Amino acid sequence: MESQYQPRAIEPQVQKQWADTRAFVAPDASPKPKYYCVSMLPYPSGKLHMGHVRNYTINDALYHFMRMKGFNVLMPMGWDAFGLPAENAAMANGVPPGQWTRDNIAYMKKQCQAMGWAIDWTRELATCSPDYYRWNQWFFLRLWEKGLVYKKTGTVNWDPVDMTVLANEQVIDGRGWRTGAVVEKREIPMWYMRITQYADELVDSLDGLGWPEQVKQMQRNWIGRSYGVEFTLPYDEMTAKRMNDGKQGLVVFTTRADTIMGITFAAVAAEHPLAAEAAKTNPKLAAFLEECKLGGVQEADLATQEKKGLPTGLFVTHPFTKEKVEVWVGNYVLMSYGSGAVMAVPGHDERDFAFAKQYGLEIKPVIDVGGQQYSTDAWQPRYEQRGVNVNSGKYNGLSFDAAIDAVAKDLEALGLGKKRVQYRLRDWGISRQRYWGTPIPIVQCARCGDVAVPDDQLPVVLPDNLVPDGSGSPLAKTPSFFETRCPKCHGPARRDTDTMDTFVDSSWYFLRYTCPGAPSMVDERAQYWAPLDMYIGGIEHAILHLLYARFWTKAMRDLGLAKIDEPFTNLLTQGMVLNHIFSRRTDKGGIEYFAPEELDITADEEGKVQGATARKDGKPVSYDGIGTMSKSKRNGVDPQDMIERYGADTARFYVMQASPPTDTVLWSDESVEGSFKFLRRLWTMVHDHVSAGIVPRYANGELNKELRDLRFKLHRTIDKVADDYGRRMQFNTAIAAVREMLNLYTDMKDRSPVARAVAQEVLEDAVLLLSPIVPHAASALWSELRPGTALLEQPWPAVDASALVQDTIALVVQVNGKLRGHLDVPASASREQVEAMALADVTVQKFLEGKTPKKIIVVPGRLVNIVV
RNA sequence: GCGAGAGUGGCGGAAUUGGUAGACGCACUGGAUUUAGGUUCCAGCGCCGAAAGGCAUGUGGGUUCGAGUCCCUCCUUUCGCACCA
Repeated sequence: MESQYQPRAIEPQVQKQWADTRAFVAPDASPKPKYYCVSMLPYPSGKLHMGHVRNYTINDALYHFMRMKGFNVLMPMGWDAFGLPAENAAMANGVPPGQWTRDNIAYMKKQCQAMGWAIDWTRELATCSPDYYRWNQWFFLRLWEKGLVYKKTGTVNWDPVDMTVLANEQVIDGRGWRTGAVVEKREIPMWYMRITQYADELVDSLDGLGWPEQVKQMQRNWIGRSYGVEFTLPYDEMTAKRMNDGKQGLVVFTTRADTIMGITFAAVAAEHPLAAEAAKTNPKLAAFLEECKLGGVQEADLATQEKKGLPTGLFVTHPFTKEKVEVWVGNYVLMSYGSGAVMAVPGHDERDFAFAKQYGLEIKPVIDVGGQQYSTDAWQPRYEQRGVNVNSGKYNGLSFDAAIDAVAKDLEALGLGKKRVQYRLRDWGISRQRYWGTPIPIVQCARCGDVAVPDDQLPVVLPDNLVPDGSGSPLAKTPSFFETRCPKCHGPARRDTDTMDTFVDSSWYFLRYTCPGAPSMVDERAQYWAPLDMYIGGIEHAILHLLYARFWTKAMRDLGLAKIDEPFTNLLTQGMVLNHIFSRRTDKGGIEYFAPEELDITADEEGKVQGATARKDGKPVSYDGIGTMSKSKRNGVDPQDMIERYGADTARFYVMQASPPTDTVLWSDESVEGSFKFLRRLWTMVHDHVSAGIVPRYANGELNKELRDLRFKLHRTIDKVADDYGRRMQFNTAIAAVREMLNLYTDMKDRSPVARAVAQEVLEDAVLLLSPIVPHAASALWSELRPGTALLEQPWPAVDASALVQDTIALVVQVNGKLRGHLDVPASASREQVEAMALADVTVQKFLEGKTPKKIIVVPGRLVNIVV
């Protein structure tokens, strides 16, 4: 056996052995129970980053653990290969996105292999391959047939200089990131998927999932199912004439119909038809509507902007009092939620209150606010609480539920409204005016309208050799792509040049892994592996990706393609890996990010970053704080250096011992060395033992206390590590437990034959316990401890119950809740005996100061607390 | 702005069900080994205090025999907000 730990020699050798034996190729049938664990597929941005290392190492550790526990385990891998960065790289370097993407995949695949992850590469897929995205197109058409896909207009960010649609990420403070031009909102036709049709099921089936509670809560809130009343505020005579829209009035939805008597005005979004009508005769309002068009469409921006509004001069009438209520345009009303119009009750809604104060509108309290005086001077949170109606005519004295019931009944009698369920969730707009994505399989014919591309003409292949120039999609400028004939009338027609949102690609790839090469979307192999037993990925995907994938799976089920209701039985949301972010405004008003290694960074005495200068020009760069490692912000850390200096096992060990997987971590490369030292120490321990000759592991025989304690610790540790890996998924504490146990082992003085047998047992089991995290080193060490056997064939070590039997238990003694002493009591001691022993303790006596105990609390196996 | 998290030594973190706060490491300090650097080994390491002991888990309050853990307040910070993936 080598006396030195040499990962660079061991790792390629072990990896070759795995490849030669096809060790990680999972059969599609087995007498063993299946365990399907998947990590969210990476975007091939160029290199792996630490987030990937964390993600796939967690998955890999679970793979090995479950395999040792007797499961048929599958861990696949693929590439989320469509998307914006490839187009940006193409523009920057003049290389077509296809070439750039394939090169990145090749490089990153090598890195994955160097990390030694137990990936079944026979199932690898890339979403930019026609074999994959043809099924996006095929399924899109099936959904269209079922009415689950439809077309309507949607609002996008428009850069008036580049004449192109911008992604939200490309809008910085309301301006285009390349041009610095003020962005405008623009309405364009887009395809939508009817996810709202599944809203109820998407909420209700969350309950049965093994997901973190906060993720389920986020999804519930996102879907935002609320029960309320939808009703019409009838137009007054003049407004009815002006609107002439076939409707009788302004439709609004409220969850607080109990406050209906407090309506003092109504508000509509700037994009609402009523606002447009009013603007025709009101230049000031028209100018305001133009102003509202400026800026991007991001909700965070809309919600934080200053609340502004203007009266429209149009009126509706209160459904009960028939009083005239003026309609205002408010920039805080969202066209995309509900009907784009709200009743305003400033007395009991904080936003309406602020708006009313700003514009001097009436505030009319109609709910008793806890018996206290209502003051319109300043908003109080209690104004929003449910209570008993006052100042509300016939509804006075009713409380929340009764008031809503009464109001809904009266509205219904008038034919103006009724109770309704409302969702915050909106349908999923999937059209993107971009090049690098799945072409939408629709032909636009002047005569026949939108016509589906027939199935036998799928896939509509995306040309992969175009280079975009930043001014719109190159597909729309490539006649050889868009010129076609109508499948129906065979006249000249034009293909839809939009592509699909990349969330489409990631909504079902985990099912395609199971059946590579299938001549259909999925086949019976998917029924064997689905659903996923564990899905692992970043917390940033808690809502959108996970919700879309759940919807897609349910749609596949309803089309007979899947037999599951939910794709992800269990979910592990890994925390983000963070790093410092540095940027600078460009001359044009755009933004340029800098990688930390390109900068000289200054810090204060506490080590807090203050600022930085760029090495390339010596000019200052601003510090933007801490944030997720990302390609676009250029603050990622490449694990390659670590792999080359210390080996993959050290990198794996380091990320797993650093923190629990669900925590965010701020990157620091200072303690990597310690991980390497530990592996070297482990190697030396095994080497020292093996050089003296291996022996059969301890089976039976008399042991002294030192050896009994060591075996006790070992078998406790086996239990704990299994619990940490399998249930808690907290790998840092598993590693700490093994280190503790090995610290006890290295303190062992005994060198007798029976001690050597115990040493053999300890080392074998320690190697097995660590093998999910450091499989290369563990493989090499195992073949030294058990020549002729392979680590991958070993089951999880068994716990010897007899090693866990203890004669005495250590208890803590407290006086008035403060720690005052320790006590060793026989395991069989009764409560009374324990109390007596505690009272007899010398230090305890001292703190009792002769007083009589009022109460003695005994927590079996833990502590005694004496209260005086 | 709204939704969901997080905050414990110089640093990463542990404390799993309300029961010994700081496990296990990193860094640091002292010592041994070494020609030297590195390695390895031993010891120390929350704060105050000579000690006894006291104080301490972002802030301020509360519940409890007992609170890092539960409740309320405020502060800081991360993630998401529908076209980054």
